[in-house]
Amino acid sequence: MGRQVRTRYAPSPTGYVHIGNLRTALYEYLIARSMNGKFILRIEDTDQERLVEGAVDVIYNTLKVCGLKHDEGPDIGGPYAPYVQSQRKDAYLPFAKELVEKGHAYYCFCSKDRLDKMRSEAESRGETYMYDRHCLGLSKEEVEEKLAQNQPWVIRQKMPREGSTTFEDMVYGSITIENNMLEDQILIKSDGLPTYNFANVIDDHLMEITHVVRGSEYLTSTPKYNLLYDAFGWEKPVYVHLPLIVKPDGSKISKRKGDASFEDLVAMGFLVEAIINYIALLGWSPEGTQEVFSLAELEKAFDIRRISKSPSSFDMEKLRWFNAEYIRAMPPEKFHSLAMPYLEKSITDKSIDLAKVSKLLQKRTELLTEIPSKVGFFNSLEDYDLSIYVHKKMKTTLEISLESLKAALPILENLEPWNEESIHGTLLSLAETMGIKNGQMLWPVRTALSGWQVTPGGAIEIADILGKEESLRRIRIGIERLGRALS
RNA sequence: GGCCCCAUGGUCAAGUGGUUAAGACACGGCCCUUUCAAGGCCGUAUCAGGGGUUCGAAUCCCCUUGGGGUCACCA
Repeated sequence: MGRQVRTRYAPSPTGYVHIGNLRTALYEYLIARSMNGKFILRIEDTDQERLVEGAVDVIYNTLKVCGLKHDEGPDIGGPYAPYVQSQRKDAYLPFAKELVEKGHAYYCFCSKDRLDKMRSEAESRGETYMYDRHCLGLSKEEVEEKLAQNQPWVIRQKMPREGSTTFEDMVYGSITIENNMLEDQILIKSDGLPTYNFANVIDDHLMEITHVVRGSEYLTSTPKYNLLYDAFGWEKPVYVHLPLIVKPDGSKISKRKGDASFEDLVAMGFLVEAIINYIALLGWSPEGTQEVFSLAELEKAFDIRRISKSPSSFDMEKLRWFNAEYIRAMPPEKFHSLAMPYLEKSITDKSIDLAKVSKLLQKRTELLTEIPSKVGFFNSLEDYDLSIYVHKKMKTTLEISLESLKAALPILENLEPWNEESIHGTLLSLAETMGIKNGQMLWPVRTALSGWQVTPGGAIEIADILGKEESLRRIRIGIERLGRALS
């Protein structure tokens, strides 16, 4: 020990950030920060067939908006540059050759056709396919000859046939795998680039990564990597395998099945802070009962020992709650600026004071994207069913509603100035002098003003925002319609 | 199928041999109240099953069941 902690986030550029990958990045960041270490970004793009244009920018942007600042990476450089595997491609082959020299790896000239055929044959017999080591027995001369003939080749790792390999994982404990389960995996592909299985070991060593943090799907292949470390005589990193995040039905989250990626969630109206907070708690729990954490607080509280082993399911409802928590907790001005784009689009009437609408909305908004559906009545009064004037708990009927509106109209016509306070005062004292409950006055007024059964804000706030003229107009419409219905 | 891992309410989960088995989301009720929210209070609901070990198991061991992962010139 004593080495400075170094973690790395090593995504392959696919064009979007999977929610599980983001959590891995978050934990890597938190482990580094909580242990006073460095957080490194490395791009794993050794699969040339899966390259996606602009995908690296998506990764930079995600880390940036999430506040997961890396200490070293392709964009900012660092002492172990370059940080893109395709730019390090020449570094891997010498290591593979070293392994061949030492007898831990060998050249293989088997064609893809041969391999595919053997695989499908094995499958048809219901057996698990494993490379048959056809090329293991090649003599040095034979290898030289084939190489000289420019025959396509790969380099495979030679696995021990007997015994077992055990390693310690910080979250899963001791894991043992029988060596005869390990295939002679390919280290260098025929295009000359390393596979992930090889590159991650070389790079993690070269970059002095101390803690390898990744999803639990790598658990069973970790012994292969340790065998590589041993073959080189290198110090092995600490392993931290993370439980999977699954869907409510228990299946794996996948972009191909239309499951939300990080950017999808943002587009749905979720705040980055809420997403981070929520996924931090999927698979990790703090010591106390605190649930709302800023990134800075997570950096202090995070502890590898409190990562859980069992997979957890992604619960959109809980995420919504976190989102609402963050919305409610923010300063009104901040909420207003976030709500503005949605308000401007949905409220076309320029005389409406959008700041006042925001004030009404803040405690009632879980997702920014649901704002438009809540404010349409401000634009114009649509036709509404008169039955909404009748409310059992408010003790209103069509008759009472008509009476209340008729009584309120002249008083409001003469009201100066027109603001929340003055409207509040007159309407409530009117209810009192009429000997009716507040609700019997306010429910009909709110109904007439909005034409909606449910609105953000009550009669007083809505009247204030609509303004005197429009409010009176809507009340007159209510009186007219109720009057006709009752005659 | 072989191998590996996992298993506390519907969900996230605390718990590490002795607890009335926390807390949160969701759900239900009540209060507050000008609708709806927000807020406050209360409530329903969990140790997968079976064997052991022990004076005593959610906690330790074994088996069963269930779920997941992995078996590529993907990462």
